[in-house]
Amino acid sequence: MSNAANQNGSGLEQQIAGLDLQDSRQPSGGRYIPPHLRNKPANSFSDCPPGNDRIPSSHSRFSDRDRDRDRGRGLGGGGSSYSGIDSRGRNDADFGNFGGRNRRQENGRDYRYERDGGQGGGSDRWSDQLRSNDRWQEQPRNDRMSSSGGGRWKDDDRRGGKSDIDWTMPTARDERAEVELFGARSTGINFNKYEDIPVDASGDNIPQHITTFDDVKLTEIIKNSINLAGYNQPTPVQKYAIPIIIARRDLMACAQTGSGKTAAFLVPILNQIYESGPLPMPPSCGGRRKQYPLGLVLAPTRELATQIYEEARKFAYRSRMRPAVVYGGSSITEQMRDLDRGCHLLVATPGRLSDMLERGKIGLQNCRYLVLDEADRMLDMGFEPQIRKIVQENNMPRTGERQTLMFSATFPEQIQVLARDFLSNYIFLTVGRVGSTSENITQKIVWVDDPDKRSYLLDLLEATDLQNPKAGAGSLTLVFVETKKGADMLEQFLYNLNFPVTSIHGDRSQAEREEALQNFREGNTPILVATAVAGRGLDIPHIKHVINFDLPGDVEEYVHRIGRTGRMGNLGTATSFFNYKNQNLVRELVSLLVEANQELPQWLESMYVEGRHGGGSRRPPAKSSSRFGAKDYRQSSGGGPPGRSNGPSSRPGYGGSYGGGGGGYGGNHNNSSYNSSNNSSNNGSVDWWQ
DNA sequence: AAAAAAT
Repeated sequence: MSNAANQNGSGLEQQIAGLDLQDSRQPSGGRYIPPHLRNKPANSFSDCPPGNDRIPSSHSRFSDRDRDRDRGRGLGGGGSSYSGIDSRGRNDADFGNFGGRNRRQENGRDYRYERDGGQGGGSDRWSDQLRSNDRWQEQPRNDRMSSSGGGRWKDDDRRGGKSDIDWTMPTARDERAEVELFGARSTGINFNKYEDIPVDASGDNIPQHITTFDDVKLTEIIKNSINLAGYNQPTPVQKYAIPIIIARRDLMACAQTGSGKTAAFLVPILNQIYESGPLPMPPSCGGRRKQYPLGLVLAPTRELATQIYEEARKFAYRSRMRPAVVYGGSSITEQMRDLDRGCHLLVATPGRLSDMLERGKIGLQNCRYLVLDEADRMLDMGFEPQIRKIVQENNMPRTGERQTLMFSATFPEQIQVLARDFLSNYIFLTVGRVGSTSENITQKIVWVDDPDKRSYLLDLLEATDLQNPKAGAGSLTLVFVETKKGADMLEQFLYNLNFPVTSIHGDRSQAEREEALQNFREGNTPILVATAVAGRGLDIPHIKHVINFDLPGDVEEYVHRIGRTGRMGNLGTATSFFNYKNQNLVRELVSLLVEANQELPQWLESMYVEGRHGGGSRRPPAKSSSRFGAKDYRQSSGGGPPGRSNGPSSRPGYGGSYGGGGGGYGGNHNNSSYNSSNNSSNNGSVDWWQ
């Protein structure tokens, strides 16, 4: 085999090389036919999928670029799943491999293996990889669940129950992949800021938490990626979750984005996957174009799915494990082609995954690890039926047979029920909020009446020295407004004053959003005016200041928004314009500020006190008190199951300090008592904030 | 009022 190709044949590079090597056309010659319908005709090997007669003859770089643009590269931190892989990553030599590698399929056997054994002259990295894999196939491993049906396919690393390779062995280094995956992202992580975050675990036989990554036995591959990623020290959620997951326990964790929870589940899951190696295809496999991932991660939004996938790619570096991501809004055919290249860990949004399952593209029989990320949000978005269908009606190993991890910012009854159904003897973990609890975000609340908002904003922006071009990416400011129209208007206002500003909201096209984010991220327009579209999940380093020009309707959204700054332990500031319209936030906002040890404006405190004792209806909107934190209901009041009447199913929860005892804040007393406090904040100078 | 998710 070609040395050069082999040298580059690490898992990641193989994945990269493979990405564009597939023809972008459909086998039928242009017209799209869903894969599940393509199986019908004329293939003598019934369990072999169609497409064996595909002989891609050309390749268009441009189409790939276009696809990338459509997919919204740049969203979600790492950009689209293909960013950096297409036009940048490859040279023409790679394309040269294309023709040769695909001329082989007439016999209808698994083309990947065939490719391997076939045209030896090709420098196809994927096939070289497999070829090198063959060396390991002589090492039998016995920790398989089942090897029935594997015999026929024993040559294929994906199928062979006995002939698989040693997945704990790192594949060759690849500097280009290293740079792409790990390079140039080192933001000075302030780990000390994480130390304050409290973690609480409950359940049976809780494994001892770790304090360093060395405290737990990890494979070389994982250790190497941890080092390359610069994760010197585990975050609090990682310290607890990693040993729990390694101990094969189910886990219900209340933790938010930004706490390091993605790595907290990827590290132990992938480590176990490397240690136990691939599984054989299930006996009644549906053809070789169907993938049987070993692990499944469900996430509510495609940005989040993309971010998890990008993280998974890091921990997949130098491994034989292939992650994949599927989500709506972008070409399903492309995603299916990507799946064809193998999928051991699948990250997905529920809708697109259901689609893939119905098409017979994915089988969950081998899925030994299930992660529900941001479970509460998925339920909020109405995904519960789909999630239940995916988990309970698709031959996934049952609760207890698989390992299941749920992450959720909150733990309302609906989530508890889901936990009861999906988890077995789980450990319950609560992680304090990053950002509020750890004090790396300075939160300022200012009283600003609506007509004064623009003027205050200008004060803030001028104080930030944004117009200095040298300020660059070091002083990004994110301004949240309530409505799309408001975003347009505010952008126009600032633009007219020559501020370097752009905006993003849901009415913008994907391309416009992407462009705006890109310009913001790079500091070309260090001011971004945004609606709630940018409130969650966006991971842009170096946002120094978040301004809530309009406060959101609930504190949960507020926490997400201010969490756009102070990422990964860096310091940030969040300034919020508050006025009588935001009364409903008082109680929770005060609790949050107190909990986060932030300064509490006197007028706000007065409102809080006033609200607790004042007239008006006694009860607050109620469920708000349980928005954050959570309690392991199994420990409370006789351990009754969720769904029974134990009183409010989710209590103020974490440390008891949050959102506490439900003092009402009625809506009827909105004038005189607050007006007095306006004065101090209404003089239009930098003195605005107490 | 806005946003997200399968066409």
